[in-house]
Amino acid sequence: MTQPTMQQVAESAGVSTALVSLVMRGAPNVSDKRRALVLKAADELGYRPNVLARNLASRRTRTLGIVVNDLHNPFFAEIVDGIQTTAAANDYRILIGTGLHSRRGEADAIETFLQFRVDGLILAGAVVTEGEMERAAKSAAVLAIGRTASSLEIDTVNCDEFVGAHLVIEHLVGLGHRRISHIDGGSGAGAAKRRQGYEDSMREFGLEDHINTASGDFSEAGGYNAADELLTMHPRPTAIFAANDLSAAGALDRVEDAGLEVPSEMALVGYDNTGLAAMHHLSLTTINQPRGEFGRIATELILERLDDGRTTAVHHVVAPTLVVRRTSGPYSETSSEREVAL
Amino acid sequence: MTQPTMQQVAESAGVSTALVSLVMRGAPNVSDKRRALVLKAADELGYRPNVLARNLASRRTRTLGIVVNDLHNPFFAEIVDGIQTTAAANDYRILIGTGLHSRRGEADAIETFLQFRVDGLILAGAVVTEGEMERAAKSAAVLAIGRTASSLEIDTVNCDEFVGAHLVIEHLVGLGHRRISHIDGGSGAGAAKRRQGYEDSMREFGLEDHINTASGDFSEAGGYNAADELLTMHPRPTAIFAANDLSAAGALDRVEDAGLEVPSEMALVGYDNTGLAAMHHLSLTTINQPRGEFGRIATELILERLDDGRTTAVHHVVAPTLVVRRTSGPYSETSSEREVAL
DNA sequence: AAAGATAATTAGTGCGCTCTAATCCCTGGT
DNA sequence: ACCAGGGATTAGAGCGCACTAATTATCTTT
Repeated sequence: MTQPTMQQVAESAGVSTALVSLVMRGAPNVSDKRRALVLKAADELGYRPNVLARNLASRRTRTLGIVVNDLHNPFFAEIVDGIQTTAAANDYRILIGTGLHSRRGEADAIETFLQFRVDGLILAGAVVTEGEMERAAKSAAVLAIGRTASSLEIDTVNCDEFVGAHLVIEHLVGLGHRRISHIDGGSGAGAAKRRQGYEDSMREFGLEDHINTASGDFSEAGGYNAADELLTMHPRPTAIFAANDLSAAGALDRVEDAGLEVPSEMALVGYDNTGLAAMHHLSLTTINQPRGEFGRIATELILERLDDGRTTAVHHVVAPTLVVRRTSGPYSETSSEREVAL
Repeated sequence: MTQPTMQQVAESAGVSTALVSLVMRGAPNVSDKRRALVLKAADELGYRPNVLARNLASRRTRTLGIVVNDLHNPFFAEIVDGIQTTAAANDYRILIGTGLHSRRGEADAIETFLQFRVDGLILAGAVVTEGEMERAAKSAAVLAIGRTASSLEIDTVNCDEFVGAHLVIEHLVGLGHRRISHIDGGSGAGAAKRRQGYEDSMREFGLEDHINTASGDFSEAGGYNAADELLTMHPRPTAIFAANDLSAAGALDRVEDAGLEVPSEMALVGYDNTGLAAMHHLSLTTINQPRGEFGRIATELILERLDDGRTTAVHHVVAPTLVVRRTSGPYSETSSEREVAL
């Protein structure tokens, strides 16, 4: 298990350890002859640079730590993809950590990364306090995805939830709908903004009288129950805008249980464009957030701090887009007339 | 950005660096007075141990590297949960890496971990060659989940796919089904074994004449197309066993498109018990693999090598269980009689 | 109260590497 | 043939910590 060191490579190649170091780092001023010599020796010995020692000495790790709120949410997987691709292109490596869904666990994950002396830290959907983030920012470049930060040391990347909600309402209004209800996401990430965006947009289209929100919690069951509540209204809404895809799926279940046709008798729009929404079986109209972009932009921003020495905070906001699928369609006069069994 | 070192803590507390080191490691023979003194100084300075230096000196990182095949697959998230919980209980930390779906990327992720000198490496669904794994095993304890390995240096944890397939067939036969077709997973992980298990079990129940497989690829579209093919048979099968949940969902789509009632006219069983299957909307009967258990067992096994000095390989096989939901039901005489539009 | 035993503390070395400054060697101009 | 100039190479000093062996403080025992 004991690994060969630079020293051994140097001896084997008949050069100094300093030269081996230069070769390993791809330094320019090394003769081709020696370079080949060293590389050959390293290869034969199965030499592998010791990052720990390397970075102890250089005080840089060229490593980014990614703290992911929830590994179960494919949402984050795509963000990580974007980060990884961009990081690799810039010769950085990434390490991923997660906090087992707790604020405490997340803080531990951050601590682990800081102990490993990562150069940068990207927090994707993190729930730690801003104080924690600022503390971390003393030791590494910190960027948060999906939340705001007021510190000068912390960059952020966010999606414009207002625009997203507006796209939904605009779409539904364009289809002729007026009684558009919302199933919100409770205290979940972005839920408040989506709800606000819903209300603002309704007013913008002169539909303030039809603003109506049932409370959900981003879960399937929450969506089901919320839809249940909405169906008892007289007249009932002709369209439902759910705060995320999962609750939209739950709502869809309830609506279909009631015997209503989707979208002719009830239009339904979700949010996030998860794999769920794309499934043929559901085919949910929803809002897409450019997740890979999140990762790419986040990485570029953090590298600006690391490599270009930027010291001011940047808050990047990207625009979401509407993805129209089969659960949204034109309003028909009779759609809310028919009595159904509840 | 420059961080306090042990030296500074020692000076501030008026003790030697060696004492600080002992306190930081929680060594026993330190007086309470000094311990408190050091802890206080460390806290005030915001001291954070440098893992790089620590492990350069001790040649241990107490860190496990987890290489995950596909971050998008929630399957792995639960494995990671199990690993993390068990690791934390044993005072190990974990780092996660992924290979961007390529064999090359995976090898890179392994290399990164080895350069960071992780003590152990857990490969979850890895697709790297066994040669790569053996190479890694020279530098760290290696364990593979979901694949076999012949090297003495590599432990494995697997689910018994034969048992899983058998549970499905037993369940369907118990419901009275005889014409049970299979949608396979092509070259995906475990696909071959599930197919073999299907065939073996069918023979066991004397149904060798009804063995019939349509080829899929673990995708929704693959399942849809495979079901399309199965529906053209005369007489058509009364039950379909899909090699994973996603293709089962695709198949379900096709079956419903054809106007068949599920489960009364066509039973459908998936595999993996993903979140998809649990959705109310789908409610798919499927095979559950104890994913958290995978992680727990894997971690325990690797810690045996690390802390107890085990040097022989252990291959652990765990049993899957059947989860009955709404897509499977009793065979009815007339179920395959009705002509449907294809 | 002295001596021996035990507990607490520290000096000092080395882990494997990077980096600065110094040295070496080769080239070309005169 | 000599020296300047510049590219190639190396010696040597840390980076922040753990660990062994040695030292000092504290406690027993008689």
